[in-house]
Amino acid sequence: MNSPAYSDSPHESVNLPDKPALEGLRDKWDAAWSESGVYAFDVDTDREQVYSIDTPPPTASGSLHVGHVFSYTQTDIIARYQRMLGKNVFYPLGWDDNGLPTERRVQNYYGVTCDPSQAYDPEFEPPAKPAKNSRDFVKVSRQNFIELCERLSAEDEQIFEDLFRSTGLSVDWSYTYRTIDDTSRAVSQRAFLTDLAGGHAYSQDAPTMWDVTFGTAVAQAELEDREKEGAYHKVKFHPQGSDGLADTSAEPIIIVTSRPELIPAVVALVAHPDDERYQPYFGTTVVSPLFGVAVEVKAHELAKADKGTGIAMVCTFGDLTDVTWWRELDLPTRAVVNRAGRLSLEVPDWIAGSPKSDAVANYEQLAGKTTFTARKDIAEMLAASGDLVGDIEAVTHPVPFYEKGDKPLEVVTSRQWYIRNGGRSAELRDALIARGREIEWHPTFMRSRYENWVENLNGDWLVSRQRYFGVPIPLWYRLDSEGRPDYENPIVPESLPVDPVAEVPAGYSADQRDVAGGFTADPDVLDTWATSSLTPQLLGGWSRDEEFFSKVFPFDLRPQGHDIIRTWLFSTVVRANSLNDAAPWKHAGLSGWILDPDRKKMSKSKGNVVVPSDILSEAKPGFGPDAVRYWAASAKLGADTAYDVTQMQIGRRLAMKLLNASKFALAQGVHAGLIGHVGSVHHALDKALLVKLAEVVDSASEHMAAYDYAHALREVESFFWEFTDDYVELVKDRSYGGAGEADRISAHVTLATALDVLLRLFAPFMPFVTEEVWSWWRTGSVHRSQWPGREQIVNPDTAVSTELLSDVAAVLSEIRRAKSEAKVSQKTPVRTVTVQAPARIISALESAQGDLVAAGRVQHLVTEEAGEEISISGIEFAD
RNA sequence: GGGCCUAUAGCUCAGUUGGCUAGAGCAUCUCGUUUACACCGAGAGGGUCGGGGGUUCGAGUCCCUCUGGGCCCACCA
Repeated sequence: MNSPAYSDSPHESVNLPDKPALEGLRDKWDAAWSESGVYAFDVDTDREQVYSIDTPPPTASGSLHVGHVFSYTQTDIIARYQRMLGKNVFYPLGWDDNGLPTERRVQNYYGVTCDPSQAYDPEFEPPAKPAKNSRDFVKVSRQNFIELCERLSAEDEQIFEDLFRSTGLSVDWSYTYRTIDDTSRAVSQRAFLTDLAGGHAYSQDAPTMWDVTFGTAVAQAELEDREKEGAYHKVKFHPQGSDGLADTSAEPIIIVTSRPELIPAVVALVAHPDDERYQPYFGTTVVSPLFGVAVEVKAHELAKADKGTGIAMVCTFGDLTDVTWWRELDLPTRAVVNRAGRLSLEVPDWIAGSPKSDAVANYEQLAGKTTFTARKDIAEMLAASGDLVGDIEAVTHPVPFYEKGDKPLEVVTSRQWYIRNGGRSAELRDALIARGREIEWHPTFMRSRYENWVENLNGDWLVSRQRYFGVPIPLWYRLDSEGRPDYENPIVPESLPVDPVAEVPAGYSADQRDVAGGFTADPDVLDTWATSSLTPQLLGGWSRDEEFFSKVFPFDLRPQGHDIIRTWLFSTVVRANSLNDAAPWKHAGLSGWILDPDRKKMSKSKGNVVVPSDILSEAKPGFGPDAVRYWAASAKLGADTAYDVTQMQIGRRLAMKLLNASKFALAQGVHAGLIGHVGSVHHALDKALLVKLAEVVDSASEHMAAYDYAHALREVESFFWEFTDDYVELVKDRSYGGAGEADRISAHVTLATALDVLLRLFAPFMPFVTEEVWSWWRTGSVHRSQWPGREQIVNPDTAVSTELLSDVAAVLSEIRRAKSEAKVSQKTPVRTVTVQAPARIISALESAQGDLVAAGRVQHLVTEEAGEEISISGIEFAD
């Protein structure tokens, strides 16, 4: 097992620059790597050899900021480490251009707007000068819009790719996709149809959260609460008299509402079954103020006795609790708010039929108004009619919004498509939690966020959107003789992708569209997450190349931000569960956010975004890619991290030091032929260094394997500085040959071995500078070299303590301090000095005394057994 | 209101299953430069580990509690 001793000295080729520099390394090596294909995935492989990464597709229409560089670098470090372990790394990158940000950007850039009713024009060219006002935008077909999107995002994507390349991402750029391209749309539609066939997707006419600005239904995952001003109105509901009208002589029930404009939509009053105040009223009928509509007083567990007056007005629909009451108490539907967020113009039947004589007139005062205006108006009407009790109380309360919207959501009833996600099935919920437990989470506590979300779902995933741009729902519906669609038996397309609004189903002709006895297209598109949730299937060739898919799926790693666990991560698990009956990945790595120095999340809207191209520049005031990567690598997964240029300065210094220390070692005559000839390492100090290095390799390997690259980097870096500041200083004289040939070779083999191992340890973190140094004396790429192991560094029987290294360094440090305190140069010769230390240290020091006196320029060293620690005394400097 | 994370030097962070006098870098101060490195080197000062209580021979580490910071979710009567 012993490595052979090094005997002869064939000087292998070493080419050193006169003055090493960081400038130019980035472009030089990016070009070289492209040329040589070091990061190419080898398709001739099997699953065991592969390490596959389900990368997040960036939205190319946005602008890159340091957050991208930060999180993508962390993934790249893992990719590079796995590659050096010998894995065939599948590391592709796609682009997300299927969503509102892209839609808006394409509209404004070209001055067009998508109108699916327009015919496709293959010759279409956008206006040379886009219109300023969106009303003047040119209407184009969905296909034309998609083509413009692809055209614009191709330009954006090139900018992104260049930036990712200059960050040093080891992506195989030959595997890529866009979420709006033909393949992605086909996969998204096929997955939807597969889920439909498997019973995982269904449509339903039901109340949903609705954004009035965008005119679309939205899913639970897209909601966010915002604090808004509101007002509590106390309103009387009188019991119904024998004439059907309000019995104003009887004591009214008083409800509290912040949405009095929904009184026309009231369907019941609800109190808690145990609430003694309202128990006498349960089952009785009251009538609404102004409209005289009769509703029953009901009991339900969800009503809270301590909220308001303890009794709530149920409307169709004020909020999701109303939906629950409506469903569970089997209440009628009396919707008055339309999809534009206004009270419907037509007087509703139940008000038209009210026995109250002014009911219709009262409603007509509100018809067509927005909910905001109607709220103010009805408050005045209630006050005038005497149905308002006391003052209106201003409050601030959370109101649900679509995360991209700027008006509160309404609840409206509409037909929508859903994918089952456990929101309505405890069994599926448990299955999805079990999937989550098949995944290793980094950091582990992130799993609880996932489980927390799954456990609190309140409905299935609403995937249909009433938008124009996106992946169309690939279905048509048969129309019966009266033109009513048959939603239960949709017509499925024969080939994908399909745009059912533009194409005609098999067996029908175009003139049968939207006529009785013919067919109609589903007009909606899929939620962007319905496509994003398929990144493993998109990347892996699911349904197109099953053999390839089997080589990369389930993926080894999903890297992503922790803020989209509920959306991207969860939806991907849902799809892999239904489509592939598997967890989509083995590991989930959640990266943190970049915070600005004030610890706020960096975002474009706050204007605190740092442009990454500036800091990636190698010329000052930039830091270069290796330095920026060093900063990103110093943060562990999941840790929100302050944007910190001092970390980049340190990274730059480290990169520089790697160049200079390597140049120094190689300039001594150290060369590749010496590496690993540890049988020639006989000097105790050299052995101690290599033993320490082996320990660092063990520890770094362990941490890298556990996805704790930050910990590994700290240890490697710390050893490296010890190596340059102490070891290299100590062996300089011996390396020049000052102690004879055998000692010189021992030092050179140690230097060669340590340098080789250090370059490989640093390679995932600082790919440019390590490759540069590698090229001076080695062949091939450091990024295809093997991750180091201790067997290349020390013989198994080497029994040397690393203490010698630290003891010698401690003595050297004492001498340096004495020189510092005496305010003399470190090069000042020491005429004499006495070292006091315990006996075991004294005897150990003797084995490295030659190096010590050379490094300290000590002419006469006296040792003395004394004390428990190392100290020096009687130091005298030469003149 | 529920869940999760977090609090260590002026700053950014380490501190593995409890175990020597709590570490690193930056910043500050002092000294040093012709021979790998001024995009540099050597050295010094600086912390009652958020507060309180408990377990233990021993707590930055475990338990309880309070406080500050952050994230996710719920909350329209």
